[in-house]
Amino acid sequence: MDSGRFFFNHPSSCHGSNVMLFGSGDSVFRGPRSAMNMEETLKRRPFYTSQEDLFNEEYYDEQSPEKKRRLSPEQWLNFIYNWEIKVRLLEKSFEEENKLEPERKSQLASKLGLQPRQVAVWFQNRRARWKTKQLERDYDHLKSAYDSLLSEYDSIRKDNDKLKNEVIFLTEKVQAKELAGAPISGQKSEPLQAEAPHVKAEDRQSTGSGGSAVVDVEEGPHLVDSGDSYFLNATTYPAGCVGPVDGVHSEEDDGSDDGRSYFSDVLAAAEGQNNGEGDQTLGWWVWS
DNA sequence: TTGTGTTTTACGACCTCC
DNA sequence: GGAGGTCGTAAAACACAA
Repeated sequence: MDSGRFFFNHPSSCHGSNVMLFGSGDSVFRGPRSAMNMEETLKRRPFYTSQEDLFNEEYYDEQSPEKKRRLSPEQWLNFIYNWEIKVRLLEKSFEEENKLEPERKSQLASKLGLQPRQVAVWFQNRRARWKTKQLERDYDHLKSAYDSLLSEYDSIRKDNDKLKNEVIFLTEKVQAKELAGAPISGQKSEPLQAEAPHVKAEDRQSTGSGGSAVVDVEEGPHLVDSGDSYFLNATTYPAGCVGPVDGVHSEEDDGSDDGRSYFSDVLAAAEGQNNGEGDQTLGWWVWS
């Protein structure tokens, strides 16, 4: 619960405070500490309360606001209980459905002894808080995905460098052979693979990063027939490094008010790109 | 003690939907 | 046009660091 801090702070921290409480039914209001007069405060912040209020020494009773009255420990406990029940009920209701239909609003208001307007405002603010948290979670997810892709990128790059070195080595080998003795026309040369040093067959066939091939098509002989670089191929290149930023949707845009991420469609698309390529880069994503 | 950041309630402006 | 939504912000209070 967001307001949990109100319940567990030590009451001694408010000794000497000039805060006073104004009770109305089971609502307790924080009294004016500033220049704002009592009426204004009561009108403006009728819902507000805190644990410190609960342990404060005095408050004004609804029936006789001019008289101070000391709350017994039992009364305070009752107040804590009632207030906590209210917030818990609102939270529970919010978890079930974060939008508030008129009927539910009226029910909650009468159940909690609040104005329907207060319930509506509470839900509005609660949605705003939820959205802020959701954005933070989305940011964390995206950052994690970015870091993961960056790491994968580095790995693929290293593989690529390794393969390029292999190409250079083999090219030099072939050239040396040709210089040593001109090959008979039509003679089949030895498989290059057999002479490649320090490179295992698995390395050439698979890098463990979804496949890899020599990128550079301009220098040296090609070991791949297609001539296309897998590395630069958009269908294979891990998605999500840049795209999602441009594709961010607001809550209103995608109607993602159902607990899903604001970036869900973008990430789902990115994940779809990876599917079928044996790459589960975005497998971390879970609906929150 | 003071300044700053955070949390919560509340409101007004504006937008969307029926 | 009204109801209800989001967004931005004010106000109050607290926590915490300097």
